[in-house]
Amino acid sequence: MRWAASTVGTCDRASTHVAITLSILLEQTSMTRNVPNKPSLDGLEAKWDERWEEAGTYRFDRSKKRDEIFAIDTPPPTVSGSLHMGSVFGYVQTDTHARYRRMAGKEVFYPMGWDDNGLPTERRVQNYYGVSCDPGLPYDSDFNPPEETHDPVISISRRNFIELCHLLTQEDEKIFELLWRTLGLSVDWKQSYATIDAHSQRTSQKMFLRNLARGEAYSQEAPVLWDVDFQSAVAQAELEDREKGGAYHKIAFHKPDGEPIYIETSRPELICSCVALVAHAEDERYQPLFGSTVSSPLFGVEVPVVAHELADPEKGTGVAMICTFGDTTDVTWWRELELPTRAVIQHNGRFQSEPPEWLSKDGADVYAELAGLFPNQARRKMAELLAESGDLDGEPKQIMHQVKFYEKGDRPLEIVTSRQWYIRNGGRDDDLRKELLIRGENLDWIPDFMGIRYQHWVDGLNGDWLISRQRFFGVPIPLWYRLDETGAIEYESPLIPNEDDLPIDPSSHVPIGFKESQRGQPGGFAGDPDIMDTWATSSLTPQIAGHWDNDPDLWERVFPMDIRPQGPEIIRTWLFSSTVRAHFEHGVLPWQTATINGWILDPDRKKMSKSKDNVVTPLPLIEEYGSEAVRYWACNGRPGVDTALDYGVMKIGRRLAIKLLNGARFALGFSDSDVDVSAITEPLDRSMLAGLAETVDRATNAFEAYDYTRALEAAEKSFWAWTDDYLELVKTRAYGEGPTATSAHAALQLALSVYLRLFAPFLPFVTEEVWSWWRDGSVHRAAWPSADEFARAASDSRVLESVSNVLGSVRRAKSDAKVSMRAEVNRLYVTGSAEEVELIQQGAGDLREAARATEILYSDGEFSVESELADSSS
RNA sequence: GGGCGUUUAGCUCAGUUGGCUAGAGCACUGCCCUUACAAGGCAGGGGUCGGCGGUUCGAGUCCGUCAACGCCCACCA
Repeated sequence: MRWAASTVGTCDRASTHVAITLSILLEQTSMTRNVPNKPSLDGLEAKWDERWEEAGTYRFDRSKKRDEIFAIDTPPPTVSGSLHMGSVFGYVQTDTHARYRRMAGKEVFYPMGWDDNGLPTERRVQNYYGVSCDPGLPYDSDFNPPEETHDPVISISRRNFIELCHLLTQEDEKIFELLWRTLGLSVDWKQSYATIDAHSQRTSQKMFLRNLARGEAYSQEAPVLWDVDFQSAVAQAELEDREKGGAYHKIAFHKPDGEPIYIETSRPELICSCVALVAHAEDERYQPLFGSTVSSPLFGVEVPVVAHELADPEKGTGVAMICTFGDTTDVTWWRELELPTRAVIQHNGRFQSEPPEWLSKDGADVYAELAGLFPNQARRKMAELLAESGDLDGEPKQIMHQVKFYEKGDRPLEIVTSRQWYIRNGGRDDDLRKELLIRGENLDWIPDFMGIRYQHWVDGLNGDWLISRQRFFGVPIPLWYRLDETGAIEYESPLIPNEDDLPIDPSSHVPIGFKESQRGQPGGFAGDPDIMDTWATSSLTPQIAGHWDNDPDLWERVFPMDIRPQGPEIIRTWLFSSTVRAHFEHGVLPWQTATINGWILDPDRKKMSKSKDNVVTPLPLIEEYGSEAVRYWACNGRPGVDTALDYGVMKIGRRLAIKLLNGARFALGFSDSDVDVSAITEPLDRSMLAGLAETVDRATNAFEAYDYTRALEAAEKSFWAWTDDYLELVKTRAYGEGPTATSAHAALQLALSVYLRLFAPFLPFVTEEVWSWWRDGSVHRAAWPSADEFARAASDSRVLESVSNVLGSVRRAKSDAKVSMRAEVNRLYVTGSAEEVELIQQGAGDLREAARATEILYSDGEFSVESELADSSS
């Protein structure tokens, strides 16, 4: 930045005063100052949010080229989720990067999306209105949502249900947008999207079809983890282990000679699904039994005893029951040992009502006791029956064990067999797994240890990505299937829509070459009833926001993006799935850098979660402390570090913002016009600027390394020293006249301009407010300060440091003597090396005034300061 | 069972290649209504840097080990 003086006349009609102003920055003209007497933070959020929107301050200029653009792949918040401080934390941190890059000369592409499709919305709609979706019902065009939560629940059609989902998410989006605006996120609101909108659906379906065409997507009938409440398959990435009470039941199977062989199981209700017993091949206890059969208790089904390395001789009795399916190990055994399938649990989680065909007449009678029950009910029933028959050895042993849950579910997952769509992710393909691991290595992780989580996740994948969900509110799988002459679905060659026709809903659109009347008819077609998992769409946020499918010009300017900011818990889902999609379609990483924020902990350092009832909602906090304070707190959480909610930190942020107002009022209070930098001649002033230049370098380097906290720290530390020491030292001189006063005025103004810009990424409202007192345009479009800007006005930062040091000693002496800081000092004795004395003497005039010392006497020696107070006898 | 992170003052946290008597803010105590700021200023007290062991002239910092807390993962019979 070059220094230049320009002369601009502005006419103030009231006073006919013509101010000749000199601008510090070439691009920014100055105007008559409008410094309020009692500056306040109140109302700044609403005031500036409105003006920024009017002025288009954060509007993205798409005429810029890729290397002039900084593109952010903003996380679309789940609008149906609750608002909590975690929502604030990461977004504010990202906003500091956006604001820094914008000031540093980049055009920032900072869109906002809303993640509204999927289960969270459905569940919220069900609870909010008291409705449930029954796809069998016809659409009711006159249906109006109940005013209050309806009890009992009303069943409504799928289309009515989806309409309610749209209605409620739009309301939720407004609440989120209000929060983001109040917090001062510098997003371009013209670049927003929702994951359920037509554009997102088109992008999602188009990418799916591309994956299908290349063989990266496929469907398969297989056992899947199943949530019985939502009645949908769930993916590996959505699992959560929860500690749950259970009981080991020691149960006798019977060898051909009638002798018992004991197994231990926590799921005795699945004995009717047993297909084999399994033990380790080297377990001598069971070796004689391999190849023979044993019969199950109560049901008398003959099952083979087989060997497999996963059977652990140390666990239970060393021999386990294999059922189809009790857990994921059963699935492994079933697949690898090619065992039959004997499933009894239905998609609704209940035992099927008809006795299964592999049971004898007697077995069917036993089964009748279980028919229609849920597993936990059947478990108790089986325990009773086994106890009666004498096949239960002793009392069940109560245990706590980890059970797999859907992360949003309430009951343990079951395993059912069904046809689902998958996208390859390396879980069954080592070459692809390696390629994706390399993508992860090539991504810049902030902080870098987060990359290990990605690596572990990819290493631990045990299957492809299950993307189909048996739900309603989401992006439909864009396929139909032919029906053969008997009406059976031919899954192998789906009917595919044209890309140009997307988005489509196969339940209402008709495949090419068919008529609606052929729907569901033999020889006709059937639409795929499923929707895609929400991640299958949100894995495409770069493509959606960058308009990959319909705006190649924009796409070229923003992709691959610069940063993906997100939380650590969705590395396995959002980050990984985005990497997979970009890898397949574009052959690149979707972004250069991933910035991972930490967790929010409540003040007791417990993770905040809805179930713990310790969620703090942001808006009341913003009302109490102000946006700047809440932002300041968020910016004090270092990258990737778990951070406790701390109201003390917020108060400090608020104090900093108020200090900026007051410091600015002082700095701008001496003249109505800007003073040229060449007027800065006094050593103390030049020294202050030298120190400020160092601060600018520190903050800039920190931001370049994505360390907003360090940038804030540097600015803050420097600013408090500026107000506490420099302002006190320069005060008397600044109130005077002549060149030494003018030097102070110019230095104060320049420093203020720099501080406002250093703080702008963190405290956008108050910095903009102060900027508006004396500058045109927005501070958020002003140039990030560079030390070059004032290099010629700066000298040796040690002058101010040394003088401040002496002033500190004088203050200590006055404090010890319990006198006012304004108390006179007759003589101030400063001892120091020749060099120290020389530095102090450069600021001696200001020091004498600030210390109220009549004279300062210097001597050579170890540094010390003695103050001879005027009124003090001691 | 495996991995990652954290552990420094009563609280929240700095302490970047090992280097002067370990820092900040809050809280606490004392003083000061000083013409930017009393929703303020100035000053002060306060720490065996989680434990143990090691490397080194020197360790909050490096190595080993243990512990607590948080998170992630694991085939949970």
